[in-house]
Amino acid sequence: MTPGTPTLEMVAAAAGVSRATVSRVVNGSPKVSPQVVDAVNRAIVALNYVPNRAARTLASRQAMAIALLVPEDIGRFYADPYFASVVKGITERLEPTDYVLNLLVSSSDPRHKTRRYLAGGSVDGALVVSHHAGDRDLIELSDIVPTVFGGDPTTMLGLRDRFYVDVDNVGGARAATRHLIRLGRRRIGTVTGAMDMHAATHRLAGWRDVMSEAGLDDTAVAHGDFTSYGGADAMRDLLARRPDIDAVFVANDLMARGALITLGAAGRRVPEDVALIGFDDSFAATNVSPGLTTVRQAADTMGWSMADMLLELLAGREPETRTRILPTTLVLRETA
Amino acid sequence: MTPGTPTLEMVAAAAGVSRATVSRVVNGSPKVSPQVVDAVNRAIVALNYVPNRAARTLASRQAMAIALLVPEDIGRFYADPYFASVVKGITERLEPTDYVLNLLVSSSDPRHKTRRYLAGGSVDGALVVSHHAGDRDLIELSDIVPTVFGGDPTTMLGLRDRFYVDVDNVGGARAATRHLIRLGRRRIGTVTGAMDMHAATHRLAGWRDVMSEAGLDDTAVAHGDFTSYGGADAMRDLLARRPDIDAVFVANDLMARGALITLGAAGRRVPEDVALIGFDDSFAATNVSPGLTTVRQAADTMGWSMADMLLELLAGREPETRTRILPTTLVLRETA
DNA sequence: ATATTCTGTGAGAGCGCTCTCATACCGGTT
DNA sequence: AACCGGTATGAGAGCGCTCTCACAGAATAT
Repeated sequence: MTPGTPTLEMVAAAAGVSRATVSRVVNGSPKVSPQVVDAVNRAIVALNYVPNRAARTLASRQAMAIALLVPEDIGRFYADPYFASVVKGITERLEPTDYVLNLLVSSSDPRHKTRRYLAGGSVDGALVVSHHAGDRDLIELSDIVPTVFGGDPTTMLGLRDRFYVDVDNVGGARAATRHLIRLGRRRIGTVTGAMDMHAATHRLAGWRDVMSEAGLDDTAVAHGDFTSYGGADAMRDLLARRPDIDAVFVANDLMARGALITLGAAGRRVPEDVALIGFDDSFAATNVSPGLTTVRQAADTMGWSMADMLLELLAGREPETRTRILPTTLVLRETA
Repeated sequence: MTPGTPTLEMVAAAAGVSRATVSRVVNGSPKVSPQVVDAVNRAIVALNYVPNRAARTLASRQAMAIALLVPEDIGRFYADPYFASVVKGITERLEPTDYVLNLLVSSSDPRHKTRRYLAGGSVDGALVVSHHAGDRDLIELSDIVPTVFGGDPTTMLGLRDRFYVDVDNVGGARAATRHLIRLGRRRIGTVTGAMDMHAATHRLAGWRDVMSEAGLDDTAVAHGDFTSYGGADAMRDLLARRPDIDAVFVANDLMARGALITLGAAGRRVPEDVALIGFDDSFAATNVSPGLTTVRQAADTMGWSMADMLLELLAGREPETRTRILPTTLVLRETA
């Protein structure tokens, strides 16, 4: 706000009306006579007036802003195309509204900055993506303003009665595993994600379900961390322990890519020797050869839905359900 | 700001001092007696007081926020690991400060929302990444608040005397091309990025420089758009026009990946038949086999420097230079 | 004609903070 | 004892907006 910026007051003077009337026009109140609306709008254009956000927020107690909380190592967050899509969905939902998005990548410190930000009335609500099991302070944070989680917060945070959007991780993992069995594979392993994240545990559970239902050995499990390198390492581990493995369900595409490299280095052909299925259908699944068979989740829809749900809450409407679960589909490419 | 939230006034009452004194303590003014500081801090803790941001902004005319302008198709922006790194660098620089980052992904509409946001005093400064030739309105926007560009805005926008951080695109391209020549290649083509972006033109210029200096044919040029698919298409085009090509400098890693797939499909071995060099050393260069030889630019440093420069401006200090150029290094892997 | 309801507009009191300026009080000079 | 400069504190005027309430004047009902 550089000095000289026009204010409501100045517009009012220019249009020959009161401040209140200009405010009404700016906010689209219906009870202003057409001529006055016209005069005011002319003055607004003439002065190039733009309402001051801080003043508005202060007076109306509405920030018209939403925080995106990323309780995650920032490098990892940005490296994963999945998150990119979620953010994309969020921005797309917010685009036609007056809300703006504030990025809060949480400090490793006890999130003082974040807490101050939320409690300071800078935002009306928050969106949480990528939460982990030790994120106890998220519990506190989610009490400060209306919050929608991306992914089930009950599993890892023990938070009940929260609003969240999730994908059908269990169902997706089941479908992938069933597909591998249908292909005739029997010695099927899995590479999990970071086990402090709900998506990892849910996907593992889906795999395990199907394996035991089919009467197959469900102990060929190696733990990864959702990164490509972690996937490569876990695959190596799995291969060492179960050299006769003939298929692997990997909990995300990034790790599947790492696994692919490990398998190649070990001289295993994919899918002839070992079939591989990833999860996400992110950018990491396409544009790589061989094309990765994977479980598609609509990450941008996830972001979109989260924002949509929060908008409902902020509008004072109670969403129909506190939970939205998005479907997954198996996308067949070359690796399985 | 739910009702019942403690205010400065309430803290003052609790501590038995005036509002002004509490304000001094909160803002770390040195001229408050130690006992009073203590009493006030106790009251702050007792009431769980957090200053209201809007009120602060209104009174001090400082938003303590920075806008990140992304004048780009949002999908493309997020799909490129390069941008992810830039954003990462920005958040890292901002982390220890009191500034927060506001994400403004520009609408396709004439950016009314963005303009209102900047002019509304919501932010103290702006960072622009990924600008294009046609972005005339950025010129206007960058006049509203102090702005630092990521990448030279003179080339595409004709903006002089702006603050910007860029990488040595020309130098990087030259190094890559020289390396190909050193390898004994002579029929060297290039796949450019989107020609409405400065990075694309600069990298092409670097390639062309070296080619003509070496007396080689510099007409094997195909235009891509910085996406993987675009790279694949451009490579196909190049191959059709110049079947005897023995090396390609591709203007970013994403396109190089696409080119790699095209080359594979055409039965060319990399690097035996065709050597390939990308640009960025992003996530798209590693974790793919064969490993991509590429020009490394420190994208996170770029983001960091942009934020750093803006912070200087906001502190009222004139940065030593209006321009910071970051170096590039050639990273040798398998494709060249 | 008078009473009643509407409808558009203005006055003015905040929202929670910052910051200038005035003031009370201190010890030290002369 | 009167004076001074220095320092910690308080009073109070905004910052630019929203929103309630009161109030003219027109429209409607009695």
